[in-house]
Amino acid sequence: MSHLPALLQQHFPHLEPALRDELLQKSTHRQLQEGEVVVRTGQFLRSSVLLLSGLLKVYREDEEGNEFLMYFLEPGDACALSMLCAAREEQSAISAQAVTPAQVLLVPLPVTERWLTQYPSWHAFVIGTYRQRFEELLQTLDAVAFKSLDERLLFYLKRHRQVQGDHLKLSHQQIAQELNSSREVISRLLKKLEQRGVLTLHRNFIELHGLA
Amino acid sequence: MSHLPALLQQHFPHLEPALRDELLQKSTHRQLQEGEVVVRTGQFLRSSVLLLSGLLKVYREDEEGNEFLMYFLEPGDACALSMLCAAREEQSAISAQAVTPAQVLLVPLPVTERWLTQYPSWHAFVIGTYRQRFEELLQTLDAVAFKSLDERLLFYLKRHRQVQGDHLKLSHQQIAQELNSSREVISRLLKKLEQRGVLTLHRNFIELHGLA
DNA sequence: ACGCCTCTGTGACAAAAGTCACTGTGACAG
DNA sequence: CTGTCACAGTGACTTTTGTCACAGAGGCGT
Repeated sequence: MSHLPALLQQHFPHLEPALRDELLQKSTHRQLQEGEVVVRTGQFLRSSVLLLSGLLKVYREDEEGNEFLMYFLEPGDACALSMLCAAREEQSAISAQAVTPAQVLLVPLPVTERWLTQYPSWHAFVIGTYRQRFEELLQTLDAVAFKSLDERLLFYLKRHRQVQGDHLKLSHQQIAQELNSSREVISRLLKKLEQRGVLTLHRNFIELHGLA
Repeated sequence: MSHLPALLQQHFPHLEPALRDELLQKSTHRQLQEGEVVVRTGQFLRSSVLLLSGLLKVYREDEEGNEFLMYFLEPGDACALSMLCAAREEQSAISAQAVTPAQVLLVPLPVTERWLTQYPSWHAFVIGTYRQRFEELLQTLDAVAFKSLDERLLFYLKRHRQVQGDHLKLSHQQIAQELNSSREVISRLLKKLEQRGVLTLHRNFIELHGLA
């Protein structure tokens, strides 16, 4: 993986060089296939997860297998939960799955702990990560609490567009799952949106047009 | 306020003595009346909030005045959001209101920033606070996303009991607001719970009995 | 070509939640 | 005592969402 240093520099420019060097030494690199699950609900975490390339989705699952999307992680992001849980070696409350092939660095918990005091840039990074995730979670919560399903669907599509562009490779079934609804309902709502000219439906993908 | 040091020692025993001393010097003390709003949506925060006595509720409001309860803060807690927002002097996304008369300490942002590197116990406290709030928020999210209103009502009552005991001074209207529902619906559900023997309804308060 | 499977569309119905309209009732001020 | 007001209860109805049943359409292996 000769290009790791380049990826690091590209996506984590705010980390001081010495830290980046140590990051390479102390962490393990892992290649994820599309659809692979990195963090699973109930799992014990012993590492922080840094994303180098690709796209991860972070979601919540309950006992009965219902799930819903919390947010996406892009290169340069880290999983806030993995840091928080890691901080006490507790069970994860969430799951993370690779949406595209992805590369992650796994940094053992004790190392990240030490970095907090040793590298100011690491400390700032961690705080920034918490903040960002907290806010995204609040947005999700807002949507679920205040909005009707059709608004939530729009919100969902916009989020996807932000990270994937106007050509979304999604089945109605997947969408229903991530919004914790049912396929038929999503089908109907999508149909309405198509009639309004917001998008075009195809088999297994959706083309977005005039989405505000 | 001669008993401030005692309150601090009682509720923040994990902070090292030197830090507690500095806390007393650098922060301002504020007495809150029941119902008073400490942090308002959209407000700029320049201090972290530490709770010494009383009870605060933290909730989210949207544009149309809908709201819902996120979690409670008890003595010894701090508002995670106030720390995160403060860290960048940004606008608050939430509101906090005193449920009972309460006392808080307001610590100016730059001071808390310095403490992070200066006092290990402060750093641990901040991390712990984030973690705890994140988890409570996740629970709230779970409830809203996966549960039906009657289950959420139970969850809501349990939360209240945790901090207020079995005698809840609440009108149906208030409950409806905090669950972002309507009074009539809450009335009906409460009635059902009363029939099941879980609680007894009175004017302006509710008495809990066999709540699991 | 054929069967098989997944994805999609749709009508009919059921359940949950919200809304409207109205009644009753306790508390309290004057 | 009485008028007023916030709180509480309830029936009837609407809207939203979920469920069931089924049909067509595309892709894919054999």
